[in-house]
Amino acid sequence: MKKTILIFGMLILALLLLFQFSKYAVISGSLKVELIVAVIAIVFFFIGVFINKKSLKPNQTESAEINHNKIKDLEISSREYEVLLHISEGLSNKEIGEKLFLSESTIKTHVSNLFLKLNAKRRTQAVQIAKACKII
Amino acid sequence: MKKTILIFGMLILALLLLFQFSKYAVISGSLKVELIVAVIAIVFFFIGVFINKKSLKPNQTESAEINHNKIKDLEISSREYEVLLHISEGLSNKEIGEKLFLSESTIKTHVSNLFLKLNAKRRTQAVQIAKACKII
DNA sequence: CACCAAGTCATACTAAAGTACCAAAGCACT
DNA sequence: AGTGCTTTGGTACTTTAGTATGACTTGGTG
Repeated sequence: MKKTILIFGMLILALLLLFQFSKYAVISGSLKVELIVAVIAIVFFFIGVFINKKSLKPNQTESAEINHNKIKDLEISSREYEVLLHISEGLSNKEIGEKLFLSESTIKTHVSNLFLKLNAKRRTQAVQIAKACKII
Repeated sequence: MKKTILIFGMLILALLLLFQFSKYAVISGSLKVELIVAVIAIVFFFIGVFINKKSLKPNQTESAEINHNKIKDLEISSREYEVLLHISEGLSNKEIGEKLFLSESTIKTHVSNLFLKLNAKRRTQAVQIAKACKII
């Protein structure tokens, strides 16, 4: 956030300088009007491209970015989250247990708790909800 | 594609007009230099935003496109595909049956055939494989 | 017409998944 | 030292899911 403010501040400063310079140049007649207009056009064009890229980046990565706050909101513990990830990989409770060196009953407990927190009735539904919440 | 060319043609035309107008206005002194510079800056800024948006759109939708050829390769029938979509939504066999006005046993048959074709053992795994294949 | 693939449905069974309830160890915090 | 939370694990039970097999219908194709 601080970086953004700094960059925008610098941008505005540069623009003011450009503005003043163009006015001075026109009045003094040291430069052609076309050239100044062209420079301003190009500069603002790239500013437009730049700002748009900045504002679109979150949209692009949003689908792939994990919403950590949502996980906390749902009160999902770290162990439960691990289990959730393995569920989304298509593993069975037994397989998850073997991967995490836990018994199947422990996994079942975690899964049941996950369903309560995600408001799901099936593991497929849990995966769907988790993806909709951008948790996985 | 034709649309894009048309739009860009119009844009260039509009810019030339703006350019000529600004030159004329400055020479005749009917408008202040600041105003013209500001207008040009704003116009080019929005052009930058617009072009950037256009060029970024394909990148955004690329990841969501469905590979129809893959479905045919796997010999997945249309009914089976319907069932697959509902599985990915987190529905149970009974719920899918109710949605498609079919009995639960029919859904089970489709699901079993899907698992053979997708080489899956569980519905969660089937969803994961289908997503990896860009089928859903 | 005969044949085939797709779709439908049923029964019977096994294997997972999921629920409910309990219990205990470990930890951080006060 | 007590409290609350997570993590772990168990038993017992119900519900889905998944497999295997067979049967019937239908629309298109050789």
